[in-house]
Amino acid sequence: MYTEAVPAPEAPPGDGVRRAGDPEAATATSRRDRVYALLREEVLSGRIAPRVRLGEVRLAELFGVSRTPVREALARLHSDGLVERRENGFYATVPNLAELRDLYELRVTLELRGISRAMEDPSVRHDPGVLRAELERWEKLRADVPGPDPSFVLLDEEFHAAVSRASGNRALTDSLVSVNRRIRRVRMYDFLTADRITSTVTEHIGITEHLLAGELDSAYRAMHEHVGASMEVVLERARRALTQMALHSDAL
Amino acid sequence: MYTEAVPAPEAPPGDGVRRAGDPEAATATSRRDRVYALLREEVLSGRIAPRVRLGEVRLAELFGVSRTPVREALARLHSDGLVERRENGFYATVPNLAELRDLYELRVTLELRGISRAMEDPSVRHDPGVLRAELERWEKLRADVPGPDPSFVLLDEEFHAAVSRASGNRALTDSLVSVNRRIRRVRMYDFLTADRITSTVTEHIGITEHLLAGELDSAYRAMHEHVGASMEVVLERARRALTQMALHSDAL
DNA sequence: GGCACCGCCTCTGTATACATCGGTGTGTCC
DNA sequence: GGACACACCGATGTATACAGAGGCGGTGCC
Repeated sequence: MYTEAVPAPEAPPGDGVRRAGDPEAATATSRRDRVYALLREEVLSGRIAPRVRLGEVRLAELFGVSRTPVREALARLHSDGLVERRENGFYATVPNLAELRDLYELRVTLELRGISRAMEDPSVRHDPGVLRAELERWEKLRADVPGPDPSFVLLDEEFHAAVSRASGNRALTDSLVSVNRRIRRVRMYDFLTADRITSTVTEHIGITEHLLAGELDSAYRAMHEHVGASMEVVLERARRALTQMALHSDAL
Repeated sequence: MYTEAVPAPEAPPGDGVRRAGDPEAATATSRRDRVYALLREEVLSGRIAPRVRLGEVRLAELFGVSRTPVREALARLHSDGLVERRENGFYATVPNLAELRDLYELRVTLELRGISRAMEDPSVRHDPGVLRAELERWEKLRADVPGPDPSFVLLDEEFHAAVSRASGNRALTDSLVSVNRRIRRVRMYDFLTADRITSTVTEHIGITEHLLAGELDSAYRAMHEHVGASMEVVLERARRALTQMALHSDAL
């Protein structure tokens, strides 16, 4: 599925963008929204290398629409911080190591706040319905642990979004979701090994159980460790990837 | 035409949107960016009531451009969370009381993290240059305290952005700036009284001095109280405003 | 007199035409 | 042989033309 997603420095000779016909391509919505969704997936999944220029005409032909919806999609992605303007056009944004650290720290801040707000304000209660649904999902996964797969990051994002949502602050959750999207590309590397998958599943269950039991302190610590461990792995891999790139970079 | 578009509670009888020719209207950039900036100001300042429909053609005529730049500006504002899609078009987003509380909590979280990150990681040091510049600004203001003025909120936002920036996490700062923008419209009400202006000036100076002195604990507490006090005032005023509106709302 | 249906009119969604700007390549002149 | 200038090409920025949808009002029928 994501076979070439992990870039050698850049994309294969092809057009670098997946054709239409994929799952989320359901044309129920306007072309603007469809192009936005598709293009966002392309960028987030890493299928578009940051050195690939996102030319309007090319994308328009690729998606089979005119430039108008493409332009609006790019404008929105720009506001989302997922593409950036450089010299003459738009390019996929890929955080460097320092930015990655910053984003991860922001992520931790938001994740932990989702728990600590219930510690400070006793009237705040994590939504047990949401939590129980998550618990069920992850216990199923524990019974049948999936193999290493970068797309596991999507399940992971959903878990963290759900926990945040259960805490009841919509703005907090939206912000977290946005941040997690921006680091998805790199966070995918966190799930290339079986043991990382396994510990993720275990830790998710632990956090959820603590929250359901009202053991906020434990939940907080567990979440802290959980995200911290992830950060360690991801940053280390990113560091190595950058080194590799530096070594192999042909002239740039 | 849109005669009844501007609702009773606010805005002068005019068209509801300021004409071009204002400060930031300098046409150095593209029309897309100009329209985006102008429209954003209109929305953030509260000059556009949430019940005013942001029709493309009307805005295009108003700004003297075609619909194309307007559409892109709206798309960006939508991603920024500053306008929202309702029924048939875009409308200015105005947080309700619950959302406001959520946003304020997010703000507090981000503000405090800007300080606590230096407490946890001794290698993090608040940029003294930035802080000293702020200190100077605010000491000048203390020597000559301005009168009550909603636009004081802009100075306030700049201060908090600067403190966050001094802490060195760009993602954190960007997020904070975005959140503060979204609550600007309501936060303006925080600066309608002389004593709120005065205490704001005093507290800003206090926070900055603590940070410069490396008294992170005190700075943290001061910031906590400072933003907490602001929240109290703003939420209370918002509550009253909503009540007023409910009372005066003609049928709706 | 009221309700239902039909048609207009204006809105957004999309495509395309036009303008402008920057880059690149080539040709010529020094 | 090198450097500069001009022209072409393709890109984005902008405007406008066209299509479909939805609301509103008018009119006719019950």
